Amino acid sequence: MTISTELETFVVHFGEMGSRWGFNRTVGQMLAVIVFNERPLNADQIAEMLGISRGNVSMGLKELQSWQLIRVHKNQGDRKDYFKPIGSLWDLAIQVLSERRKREVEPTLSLLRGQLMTDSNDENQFTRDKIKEMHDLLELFNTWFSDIQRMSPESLQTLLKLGSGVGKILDIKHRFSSSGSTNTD
Amino acid sequence: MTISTELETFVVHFGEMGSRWGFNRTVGQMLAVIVFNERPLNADQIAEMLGISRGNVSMGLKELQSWQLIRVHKNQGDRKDYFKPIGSLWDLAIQVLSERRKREVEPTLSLLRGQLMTDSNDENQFTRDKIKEMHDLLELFNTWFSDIQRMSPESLQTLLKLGSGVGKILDIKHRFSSSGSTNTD
DNA sequence: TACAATTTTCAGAAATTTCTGAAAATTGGT
DNA sequence: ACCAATTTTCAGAAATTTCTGAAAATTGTA
Repeated sequence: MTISTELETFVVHFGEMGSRWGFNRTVGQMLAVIVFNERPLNADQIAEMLGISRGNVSMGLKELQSWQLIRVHKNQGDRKDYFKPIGSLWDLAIQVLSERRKREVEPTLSLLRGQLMTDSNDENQFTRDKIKEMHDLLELFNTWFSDIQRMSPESLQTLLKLGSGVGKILDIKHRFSSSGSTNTD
Repeated sequence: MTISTELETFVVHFGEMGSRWGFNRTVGQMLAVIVFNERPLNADQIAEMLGISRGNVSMGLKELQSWQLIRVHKNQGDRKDYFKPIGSLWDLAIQVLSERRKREVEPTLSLLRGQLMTDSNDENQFTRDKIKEMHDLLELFNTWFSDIQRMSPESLQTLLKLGSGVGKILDIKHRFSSSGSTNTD
């Protein structure tokens, strides 16, 4: 099992990207070979394709599974585990975003909440205000995302294509219902 | 110039966050102290507050400036450079996203474009299709973001608060103009 | 131009992250 | 229960990233 030369450049690049998304280079490359191969791959194949140790592959697969990006696929009469993506590229993208929200935004939010709870006068008003501002911003993003995530891929895609066009639509909406059907706190 | 104990936990945490956004722990902490201080800070103050070397601060400030997150502020009769955020937390958030798009999404897109240009038969159809799919997905996100970025903070905030509510609005809109103003390829 | 204040640079040191590979654990079949 | 196939673990090694601090460069003033 070898990688085509052209795919190789891409896999390497994908690895760099992966490191921006919260996992390391090699794990990113592992995800790439799994996604860009029609058939599920086993650990030995991945190790060979990327030229890395078996142990490293095992750890990487664990990580990708904890991110819920890949799943095991069993082949009849073969004890080996084969791995394939949990879904389409779209599904994977949503999954990465969602997992990052859980792992990064949530902890920050709880910290900020805690910070705001203490009524100490240790820090000055400016800092407290900023912390509140930061909290509100993250909270806004957070609920927006978990909200948006529940939409069907089709609606979401329409929305993306519309871009800033939604602005105009919102105007139309205003003309019809100025009663607060959407909570503007 | 010292950090209040409560702020300290937060600055440390902010540092961790920073490392997820594309710069390292220390640079993240530097951004935090600059943002959460009412008055602009100079390099020595930052070095002292975070207990790091002067050289390190100099490099970090350079990086934050290259991200366009902070700017120099000159005090009358003082040769030192003081630093302050370019704008509100909202501005900073947009700026980080925008910079990451430029630094990460753009290069990936050009790579994918190049990949699709070559009409070699080196790789199989499945892989080519996936590359196309990935390209389209990134392109969609890319244009959406640069589009959305041009909206006023107020409209954007309204949009975020609306969440998946836009879905309903889109339905209303459909009832009025079913002519294809949004290309659904 | 000369000088002191300030900032930047960068080679080597330190810290952190990632990887290997052999041993241990697990799994499925008989 | 036993065995062979397969996967996981993890201590130490290797690779990478970050940091220091002293020297070099730059800047503003007189």
